[in-house]
Amino acid sequence: MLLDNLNNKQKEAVEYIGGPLLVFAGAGSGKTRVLTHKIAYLIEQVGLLPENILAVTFTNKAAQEMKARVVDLVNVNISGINIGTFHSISASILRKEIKHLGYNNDFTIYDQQDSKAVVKMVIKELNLDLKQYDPKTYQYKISSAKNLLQTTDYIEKSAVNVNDERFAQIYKRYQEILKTNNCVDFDDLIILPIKLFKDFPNRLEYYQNKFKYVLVDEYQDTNKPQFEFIHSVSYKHKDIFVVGDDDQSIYGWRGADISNILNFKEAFGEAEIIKLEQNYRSTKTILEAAWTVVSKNSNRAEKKLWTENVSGDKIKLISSYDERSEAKDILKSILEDKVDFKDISILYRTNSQSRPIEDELRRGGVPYQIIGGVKFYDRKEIKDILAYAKLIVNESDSISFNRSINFPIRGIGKTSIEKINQMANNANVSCMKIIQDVENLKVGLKQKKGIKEFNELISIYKQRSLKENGSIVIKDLLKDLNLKKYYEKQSTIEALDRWSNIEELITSMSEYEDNNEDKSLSKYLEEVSLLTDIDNWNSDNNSVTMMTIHSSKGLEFDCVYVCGLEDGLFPIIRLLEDNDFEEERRLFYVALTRAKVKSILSYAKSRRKFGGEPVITAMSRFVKEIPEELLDQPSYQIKKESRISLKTQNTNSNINISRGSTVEHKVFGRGKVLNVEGMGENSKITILFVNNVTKKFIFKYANLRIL
DNA sequence: GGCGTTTTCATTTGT
DNA sequence: TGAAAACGCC
Repeated sequence: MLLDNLNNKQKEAVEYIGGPLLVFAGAGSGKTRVLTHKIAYLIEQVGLLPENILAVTFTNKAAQEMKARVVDLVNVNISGINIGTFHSISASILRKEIKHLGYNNDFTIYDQQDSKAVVKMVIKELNLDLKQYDPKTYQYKISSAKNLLQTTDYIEKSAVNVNDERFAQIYKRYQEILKTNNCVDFDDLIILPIKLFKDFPNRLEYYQNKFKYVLVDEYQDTNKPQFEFIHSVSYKHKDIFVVGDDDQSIYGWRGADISNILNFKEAFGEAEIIKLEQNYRSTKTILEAAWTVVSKNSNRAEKKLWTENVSGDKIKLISSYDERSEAKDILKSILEDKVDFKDISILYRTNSQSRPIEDELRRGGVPYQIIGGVKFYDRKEIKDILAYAKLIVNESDSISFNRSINFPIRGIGKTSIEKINQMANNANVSCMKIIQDVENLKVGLKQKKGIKEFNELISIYKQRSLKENGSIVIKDLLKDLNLKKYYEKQSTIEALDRWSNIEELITSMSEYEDNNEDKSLSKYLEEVSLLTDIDNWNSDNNSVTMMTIHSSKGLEFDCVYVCGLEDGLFPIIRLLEDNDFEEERRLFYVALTRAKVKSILSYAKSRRKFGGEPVITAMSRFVKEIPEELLDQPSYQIKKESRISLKTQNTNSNINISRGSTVEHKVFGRGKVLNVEGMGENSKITILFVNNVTKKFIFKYANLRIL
């Protein structure tokens, strides 16, 4: 194996064996190269078997890529290697071990929506007011507690007031229901293995022996349970290698603990630390800008990236009138630059920013892909089908029961469902169990019939799923449910769209079966619940890639647009809360360092939230932190500047218009104002014209003459 | 009781 | 803008 194409530091990191090793790997410093070479080195030089290596990455895509690159480097079959995300590795451990913890091997995984539904159920069950006890807040509280490894008992004991006690009660009941439902949430996936290791030392020993060498990517984003997990399996042999960059720690809100990386030495003892500071990705200009910004943070390990790359272009700064024109300006810039679409990425702070940009790109004929936002598997129609699949695999799953019992409509409404749930909760059994005894349910005759049919349907498909491929079973189920007709009957574009999404789901199921050993429905569901949008990203398509900055971590593009750089949006500012600007700044650092050649920043001077009234915004403080000499304003912007100020001047004059005023419009002629919503130039005006046509305008665009 | 329609309300980031 | 709650009709 060749280590020749590694620099000295990288080589050192690969060859260091026998004890904990922390590598600070700055953006673009060849981190993945080190990781893959290290794994290859362990196999070829040290003689470790692939199955004795555990490598944890951030996304499934990164895992696949890493595996592929190791395959290229070594001459042995590495199919037994354990490469995956924390969640997927843990899920496969639990699939084998969870019976020790009192769950059944066919457990299913609850996503956020599902677990929110459980929280809501608990709050209702405890007779608490849903307005006062917001399910989302409590879901968040439960997740935070779990991320701090605080058990229900701990919360209960440490409660100091009624509120804490309530929370303990909710948390406890939530966990109980999950167990009854034979389900785990995302946090449980990591926490339950830790519990297993604690309560069953021989299981811990087994995994300590199995995972003889442990590698962790993106170590700065690990949270307490994740730390505990890798610490447990590795502290005996101490053969652990972690790579990370504290400057790129952007998941604090999810419990990621930056001190995991900053205190690595304390946690593992005698650790070797290597810093990779040569950057192979970006131009000098981009690196300089990124460094100036991130060095404003106080809580960071001192380091500075350098590069042999050229200085390159200045960073382009686009300022636009509002989010629409920001999108237009981005489109214009993309067309002007003549960079291949596939080498362009547009990054933003929040998913909702994608819409206007999407609209413009579509109009401009620029192909694009969006990562994130409403995920395919989160769509209502997909969740409806997956609920059936989950229920077939795991009949205890009451949330999936609730989703499917009246879809498509079987005449079993809210009241009946509530009754079933109540009985299930009282007896601490699943809803499916309750409906086995239909006759004793206090529901109407029509409802009983529907429930009976549903019960039979599930049990038939349960039987079939034990023998047949999931895709075939679900395909037949769809036929039984007559879903195609159901959507076609609605004959709206949306409904037809939904049906084609369902068809796509079936395709994905059979594709999965073609490519995987374990073809069970349960394994498919596990895979799907842990899939992120980025895992399906096709980087070969010649299209612009749009995503949040969070999703972009680890990726690189020739040309990167970072948009919506306004104070309040990026950095995001929540009123009445502690705002962690350091994390936001790191996020900006991540955004900047995605670019190899061109970096373009943009902001809008006003922005509408949820399509309402525009709010005046100010340029992000982060842009101001970039040295001015590294920034450049595009030429066409200067002309536009004057246009904007003109427009602003014109419309800032008092608008003397109200209900009942008579106005004249160039096209529609005279009319009477029926309604005025909002104030000033952005107010929406409803006008009834002389020809009896009613129209709604935004004042500043309507060009009205007030008579 | 069920079901379609209207109103409300809330939007960071994601495994 | 979009989902979930509230409302009101069958």
